[in-house]
Amino acid sequence: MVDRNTKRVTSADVARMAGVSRATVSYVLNDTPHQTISAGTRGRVLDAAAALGYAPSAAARTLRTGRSDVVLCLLPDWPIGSEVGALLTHLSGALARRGLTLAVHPASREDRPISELWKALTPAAVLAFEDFSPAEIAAMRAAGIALVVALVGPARAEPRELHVSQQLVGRLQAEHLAGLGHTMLGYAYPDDDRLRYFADPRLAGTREGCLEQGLPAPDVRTVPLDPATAGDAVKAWRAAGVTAVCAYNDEVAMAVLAGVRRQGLVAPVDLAVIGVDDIPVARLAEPPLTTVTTDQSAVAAHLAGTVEAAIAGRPGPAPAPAEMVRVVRRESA
Amino acid sequence: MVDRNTKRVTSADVARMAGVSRATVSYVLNDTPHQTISAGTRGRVLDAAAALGYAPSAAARTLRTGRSDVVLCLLPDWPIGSEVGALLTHLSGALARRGLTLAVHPASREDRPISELWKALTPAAVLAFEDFSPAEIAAMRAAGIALVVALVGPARAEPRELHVSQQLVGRLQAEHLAGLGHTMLGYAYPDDDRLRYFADPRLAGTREGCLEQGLPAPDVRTVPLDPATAGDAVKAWRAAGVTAVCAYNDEVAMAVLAGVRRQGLVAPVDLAVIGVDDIPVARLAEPPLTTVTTDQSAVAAHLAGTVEAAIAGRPGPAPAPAEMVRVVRRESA
DNA sequence: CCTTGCGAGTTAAACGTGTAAGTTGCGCTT
DNA sequence: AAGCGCAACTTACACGTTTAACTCGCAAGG
Repeated sequence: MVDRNTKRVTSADVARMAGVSRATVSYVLNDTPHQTISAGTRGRVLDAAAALGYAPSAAARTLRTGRSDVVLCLLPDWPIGSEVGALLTHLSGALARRGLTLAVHPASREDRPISELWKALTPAAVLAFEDFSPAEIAAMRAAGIALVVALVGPARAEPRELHVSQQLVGRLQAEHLAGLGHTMLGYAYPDDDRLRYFADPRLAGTREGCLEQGLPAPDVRTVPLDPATAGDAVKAWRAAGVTAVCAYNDEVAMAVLAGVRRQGLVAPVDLAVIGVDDIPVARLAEPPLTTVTTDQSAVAAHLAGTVEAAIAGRPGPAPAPAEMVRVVRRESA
Repeated sequence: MVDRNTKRVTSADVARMAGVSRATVSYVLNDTPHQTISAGTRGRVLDAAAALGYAPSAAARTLRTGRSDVVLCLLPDWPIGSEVGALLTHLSGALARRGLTLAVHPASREDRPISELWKALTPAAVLAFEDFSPAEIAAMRAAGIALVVALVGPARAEPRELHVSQQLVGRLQAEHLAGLGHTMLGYAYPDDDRLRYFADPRLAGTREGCLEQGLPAPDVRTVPLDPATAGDAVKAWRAAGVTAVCAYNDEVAMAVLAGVRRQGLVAPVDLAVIGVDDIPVARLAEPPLTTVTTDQSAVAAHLAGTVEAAIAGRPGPAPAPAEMVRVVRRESA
């Protein structure tokens, strides 16, 4: 099945072709500091490498240096939307520009323990959405992994990479609705328990926003992705005097909109709704959904910068600027 | 930054603790065929490995064997939805059960050439959505990669892994609508050119379905994710006598629904619509969207089986059963 | 004239595995 | 009792890199 007669082209082949030693090839290709190589030799090596289509073996390099250029990103086993997909795409590009390779591993319940994964891959950094135990973090650092980042996490712990932007998102929702004259807000919390790591900071942001605008705390209700149940929530909100709700994300927002229709009401006059994410179908909702969008490419760039700095042992870049997130105004609020 | 004084635990450590040679450790841990190890020794080695928390270095293993247990999945740079996310999650689990590790790499325009990726990682198999050039496929096989699979591709080439199910999806849409008494169908084709690798087989399936049911070929129109433009398409379909449309996916279907509302019409009486994917918001559409869903876990299992067989040099499993895809009936058709 | 320094390389030792090719000791045949 | 086969191991090399340490000429400084 596998063609084994064609050998891999190694640095020795390049060395032979260029008429130098393997070490020289290595020095040229990595342009190692404090090594003096004549322009002629350098050119010959480069030419030979190109001619042979040489690509160094990551395995050998990793084995030797003890550190690979792979950045491992652990996805949670809860449903991820297309925004995460977009983030990963941008992140992959941003890391590639820094000579790093992104490997995404979608977790699954039947998976082997993650420790086996990072012990095996010896990645340069590990990004995860969920938390690790302190023991596990210690073990990973001991194994030479430069950066271990939990992007979001329980509120009690120290702030995480994405915490700030999540809170900002929630605050922006509240500010937008307050700006429209609403004085009593609701919050549509997702039904899936595993989403609380994302939902809690967003809700906290909305709470803060209400406080700042001098509004009462939002009326929080869990809204499953089901028109009938969402209708009940809408009814309860109306009874409580709520005139506008911030939803955890666009899907929940669309559930609220479905609930509004189910109750024979119409958004935004009976109830205004604002989502998060600006998923493709947001503009196709009835009515088109006002939402908060995040510039994933900026988030990815910042994240990549953090990773690169941590690997190099430098301090991370300045906190991400607030302009990454903004309101997309449509008709639902 | 990095804790370097704690060394990695190697098979030599295990050997020392168990009082045997490194080779024995290797034989026990991989239970190599045709090697006879006494139960006592085997137990001591296993205990020592567990006690030390030993995990073999993937780098060293890959370097030695020339083949890793990583299955590389190359994502296209066009927008992927959450169904692909679900597929990957299931695939990760299915591969893990077979001792394989899934590494997903989201492509991006600014990425390094993919050849650098597979040359570096030496994966056991490469899965991709898009096509490779014949030269590239040859190069990869030569590099010892057992399986190179393009999941979908242009219709002219030989059928791909996912081709069949894609066609089946399209056919099922047509069958469902015909079963409801519709005799003149439309097809809502996506606006993004890069999606044609997925869209063409689906459309082909719908065409086939129409043929089988004795209906004229579907009236194909491109529908962007925009209510106004979608409204124009709806108008044109109605003028042509179309009473029901198959959409490329749920997002396009929701655009069609938005177009229907925009024209002051109501689905399904003026125009019936059926989508594909059963995304979470499908049931929140106005009206709730009838759609075709695929059992991603079954697809993943089949894919994993194919990969495993190819790596072992065995012939692949039987073609995926048709029961993987079915209609979810709601109100839009 | 002998040292010193430096440019331009080379040599050789790791890194942690897998595995082919030995090496024992021991029970069985003949 | 010599020989044989086999269970149960061990020895030793190879995989492709990186990198510390070394070499070798040649120009400059005292």
